[in-house]
Amino acid sequence: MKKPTVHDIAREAGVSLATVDRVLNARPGVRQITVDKVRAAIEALGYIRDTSAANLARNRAYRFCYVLPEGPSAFVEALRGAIQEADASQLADRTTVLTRAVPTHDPHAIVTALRGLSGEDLDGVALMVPETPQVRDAIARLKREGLAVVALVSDLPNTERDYFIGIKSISAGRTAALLMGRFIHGPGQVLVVSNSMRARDSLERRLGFDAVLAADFPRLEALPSIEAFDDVARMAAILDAVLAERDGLRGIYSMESGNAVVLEAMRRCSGTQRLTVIAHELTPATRQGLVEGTLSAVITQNVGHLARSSIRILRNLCDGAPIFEPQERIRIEIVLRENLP
Amino acid sequence: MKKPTVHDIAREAGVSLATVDRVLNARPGVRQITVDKVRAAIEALGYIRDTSAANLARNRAYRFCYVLPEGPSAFVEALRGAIQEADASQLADRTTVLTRAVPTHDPHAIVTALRGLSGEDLDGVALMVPETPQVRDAIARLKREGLAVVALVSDLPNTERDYFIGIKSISAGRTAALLMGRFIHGPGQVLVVSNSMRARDSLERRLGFDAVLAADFPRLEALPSIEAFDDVARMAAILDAVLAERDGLRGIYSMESGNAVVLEAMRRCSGTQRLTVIAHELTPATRQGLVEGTLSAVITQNVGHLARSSIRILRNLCDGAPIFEPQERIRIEIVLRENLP
DNA sequence: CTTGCTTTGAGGTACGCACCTCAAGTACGT
DNA sequence: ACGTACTTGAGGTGCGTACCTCAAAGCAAG
Repeated sequence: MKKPTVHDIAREAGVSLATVDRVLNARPGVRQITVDKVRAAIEALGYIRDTSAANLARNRAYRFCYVLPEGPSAFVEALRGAIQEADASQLADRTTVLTRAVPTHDPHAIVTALRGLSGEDLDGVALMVPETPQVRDAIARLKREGLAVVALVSDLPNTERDYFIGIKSISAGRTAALLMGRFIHGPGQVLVVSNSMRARDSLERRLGFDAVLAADFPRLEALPSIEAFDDVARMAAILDAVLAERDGLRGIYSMESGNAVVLEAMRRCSGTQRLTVIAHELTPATRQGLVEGTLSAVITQNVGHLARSSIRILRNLCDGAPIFEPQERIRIEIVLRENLP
Repeated sequence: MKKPTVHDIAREAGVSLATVDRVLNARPGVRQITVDKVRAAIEALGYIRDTSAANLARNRAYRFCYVLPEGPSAFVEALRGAIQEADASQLADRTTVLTRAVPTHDPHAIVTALRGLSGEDLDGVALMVPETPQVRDAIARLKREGLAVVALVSDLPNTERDYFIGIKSISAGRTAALLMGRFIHGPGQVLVVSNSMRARDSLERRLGFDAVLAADFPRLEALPSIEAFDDVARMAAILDAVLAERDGLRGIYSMESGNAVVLEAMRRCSGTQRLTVIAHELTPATRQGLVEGTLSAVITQNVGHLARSSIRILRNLCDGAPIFEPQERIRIEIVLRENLP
């Protein structure tokens, strides 16, 4: 009734422990007939490899590197904190993670950073970087060196990455539009504040947002994006102007990096309390916005979940173990004042 | 630079391995001075016990029992499935879980079931049962026998349970009201469909719902609860009547067990598409409701998270290990058509 | 038959820890 | 100072697996 061990397999298959071991770890020097015998015994007994014992024996240590955007972003900072927290928790037994910060706007610097990673001293890499041809090549090289590579937050669909951990940007945008449409009563315009930091994600969100708004809420008109390009002062000026001359403005959809600026502009300008504002990513700023009522809703993904998921997935990829999907699916969370975590 | 082991502690403290072991496992027969020396060494070296190796050596097997309500409930069924799924995953190494179904309406039967659990063949228990004096006593006995006891989904605040895994019902109700108020344009009435299955939870949700509706949306009036008492036919009849003579009815707040009945009644009755309906718990029925537009939103908790969290927490409680809170906090999820998982 | 190759067995050590025994040590009260 | 506790050390075994060595066996071709 108890769990079968390698010894049981050996006995059942009529071979020695060494042979079972060779089969289990795909080492050479075993005839196909013998391999099949062992496989059959494993099947028959329902043997499951004891991962913790295996890791103990192997004195395995997973070494992962996270490549994250540098510069001031509340979201990235929260993510970095979550990764460190997960690293410190028991979840990350036999695991060491280091993080590298790269300037997102500088493809050359990113590639230089990726070049610094090697299979020599790493088992896996998690990347939150924009996709460029150079990044594609760098990932191909990492894969050739046998590293596990996952895309984090922002997908790298045309690369050899093993996995993507994050939410679908289009769905996030669609969700925002649905909320916006249902929150706003009557016709009017919606301002979309974008950011250039993760261009493809912004684009996809906008796509999803526009699609739902057009299909389900034709009474609302989505205005052209205000692009921040991380220039805070310029963005504040534009926002002030738009808010001041607002006639039919009813809502603002703020995509991440401009959140704080939007909130400040609203506090500066009177009569904005009737605006429906939806922002991305739960940070101290957006949290406060929800509490004080400036923000109607926040669409977010759980950074803790991202961090833990990525560690588990990287580990399983290294072991060639299957990934337990339902646990790893990152959800598009809607946060209102009343369900703030 | 590598992780310190018991040997390092022994050397650092100037004692033998046996003594370190005695201290680590709180075995008797060590002078306080020596205990302090060992503790200091542990502190100094930053020793962290290798849980998997410890469990391996101890040949530890956790045996947990889940006590869940019997009878047809899509939510409970999903939860039971999630528990079995979690049990089968690698997450539940060295863990066996069994589930018991008890009739929720029969306190006597519940207590009989609880009496059948003993520290002899179990290490922990997860309970999703209503709180009664008899249940309190039964939990006290389980605690005396050294079992870990957690409340699942529905809290047992006045008992000796070690932990509660679930969401705050009041906040869930408040969230529902906030959504309802923002979704409905103009004045009107909101119907609340309750269920008697988990009385305290229903009450608390209602409390939260009414509080937010009164404070933030005085234009909306919450009608007295329709109580189902699990009598489907009777409930359908009442609903049909209310929907037919609706004058100012603008929304329905459905608390779980009546979800399917509410959805069917709406399909029967024409002109209900303008109603804002918010339900609890994501099930096949509510999922379909969202897709087809009958439902505006679903407030739910992730059953997979509940299942995995409870296993981790029970395990840590058995080991006396700290619980990694951010991972275990169950979130109040808002699900719309566009962010269906 | 020999030679050279591949396949298999037997056995050991190690990983980090739990838990046991036995002997020797120390502290305490009388 | 003595007996009677209580403390401590040394060492062993086992958990389930990885990985290594060495020898033996099997096999095929020459």
